[in-house]
Amino acid sequence: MQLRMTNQREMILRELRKSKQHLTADELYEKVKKIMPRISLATVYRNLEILSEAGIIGKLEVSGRQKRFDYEVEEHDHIYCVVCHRVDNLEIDRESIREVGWNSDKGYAVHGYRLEVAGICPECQRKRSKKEKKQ
Amino acid sequence: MQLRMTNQREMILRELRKSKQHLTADELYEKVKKIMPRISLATVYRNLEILSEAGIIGKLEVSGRQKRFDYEVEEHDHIYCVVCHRVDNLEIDRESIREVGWNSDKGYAVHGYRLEVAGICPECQRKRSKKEKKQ
DNA sequence: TTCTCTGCAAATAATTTGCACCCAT
DNA sequence: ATGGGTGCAAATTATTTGCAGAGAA
Repeated sequence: MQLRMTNQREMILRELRKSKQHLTADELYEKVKKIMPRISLATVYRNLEILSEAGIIGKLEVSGRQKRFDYEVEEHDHIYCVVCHRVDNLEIDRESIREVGWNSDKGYAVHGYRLEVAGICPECQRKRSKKEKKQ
Repeated sequence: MQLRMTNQREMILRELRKSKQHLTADELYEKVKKIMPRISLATVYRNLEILSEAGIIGKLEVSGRQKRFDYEVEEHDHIYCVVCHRVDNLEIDRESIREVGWNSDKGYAVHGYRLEVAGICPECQRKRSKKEKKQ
């Protein structure tokens, strides 16, 4: 099965890269729809799946929430906001994490690992302190 | 709002603890249904949510998949099987991970972090090599 | 008695799939 | 022309919610 570069696929890829963010399928759908109004959400889902399968984009499955897709393919870790669910990249030395290591891998054949940091993003902190003043 | 210990709640808690596994709501539903055939799945969901809210059990949101609930409350990390989605505990020194640290937290107020290791569990490795022999 | 909890069914949210037509190669 | 891709609607999966009656405290 070889990939074809359709207009839809090209546009989805372009918008994701242009955004430099970690977008969900429907966020991306809203963006692309402005340019191709007749595109369907299913097409966005299908393409994101195919593109990440092909290693052209990354797929993020953070904290049991909606999937997000990543313009950046290289393996890296993330920090996310528990309030607004925004996701940012984490610059962390993955090597040193591996060195710290885990012993009891329970006989698993380890494929990879990832560190996920949770917190409140600057914007939500600001909103929150504003609300507290009001009280 | 104070909690009441109903039969349903007690049974859900007992079965989760008895299993010593990381079960999903419907896995637990199947177990409890054998004892209380009229229990509803919604009750299981509601109770798992309430119990984890109360800190009596743990909630796991691993890799964008179905939520799993944890008999063990203390904070710890997990390893999961990419084939069968089974989850096991990881004995790892969380302190040393934190020490390795991350620099660029992008202004987030950090709440916590977790390490998630992916791999293939012993059982699925066995099944897989059996399949390969057949070919 | 009071107020939380339950069962049931319906609603929601995110994602996937079947199908007939379309279009990139 | 061929087989992957698209739009649309319907199906699925996981989870949540409204409501009237049940049962812990």
